[in-house]
Amino acid sequence: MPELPEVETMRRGIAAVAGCVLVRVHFPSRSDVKPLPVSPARRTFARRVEGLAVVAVERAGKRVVLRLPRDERIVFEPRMTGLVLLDEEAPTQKHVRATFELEGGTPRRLTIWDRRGLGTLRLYTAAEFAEALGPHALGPDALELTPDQLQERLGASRRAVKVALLDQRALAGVGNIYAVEALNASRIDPRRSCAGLTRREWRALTRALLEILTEAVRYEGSTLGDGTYRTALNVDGGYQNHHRVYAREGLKCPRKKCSGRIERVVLGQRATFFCPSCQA
DNA sequence: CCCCAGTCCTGCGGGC
DNA sequence: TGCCCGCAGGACTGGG
Repeated sequence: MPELPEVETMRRGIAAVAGCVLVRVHFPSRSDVKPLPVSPARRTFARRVEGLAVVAVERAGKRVVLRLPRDERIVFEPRMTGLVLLDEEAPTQKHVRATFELEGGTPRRLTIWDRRGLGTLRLYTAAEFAEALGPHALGPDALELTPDQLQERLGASRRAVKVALLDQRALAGVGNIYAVEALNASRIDPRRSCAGLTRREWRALTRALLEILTEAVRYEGSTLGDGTYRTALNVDGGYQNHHRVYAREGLKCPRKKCSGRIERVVLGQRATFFCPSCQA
């Protein structure tokens, strides 16, 4: 499930699209899969972007952003199973959702693939982008977050800290995997109320987020058992081999000198993993 | 403000 | 072997 490290890996993988002209956009449609939500509608989307050069490839939280002239933006939000591929064959033809033919650079084709089709593809004007993904909608990027910012934004909340970390208005980019990994690394019980965390714990949590997300970017993200997530060059990520608690229910806590076993609970309707022995 | 359930969607695995 | 059902969950919505 693409979170910050996976989406950042996608962004880097398609960085060479910057400078290319979007010559043609194609939305395959077939009767056996529902179309990916695209806004504005496909014909309008294609008419408005065809012929434009991509100014830059950026990321907004868990979304990949192609910046266009006049600060218009194409925003792809992969959600659960979305991918971008650069001059690579898609895992299945069936789930190819959009292709952009490119000219003026090395890459020739950008493909958007999504097995489950929960992702979205949007074209925003500068004003629409500011409204939908500006600072009031999206908190500071988790890679640039300071302890002060995190505590200021969540410190008064009575929500469970694990649930609060997923709030994209508070901080952008963290999802289920990296929230539970960071809480384990900072030895904080995910069920605890934000309001009960000490300044020291906010600092440890912020540092853990930064370290884990940075490391996960270095490994090009996490490819889970379903094998869905791949980089733009069609290879698996590697950080799944470094998960310490995520999806490891019943296994021994990896911390040295801790004899606890990892438990699974549901918080905010999401699977949450932690070691009850060393996360207090 | 916060919480919860439901929605979107497809593939997979368990149960029978 | 095959069918049904539940589950996975990021973001959003509507009701309490």
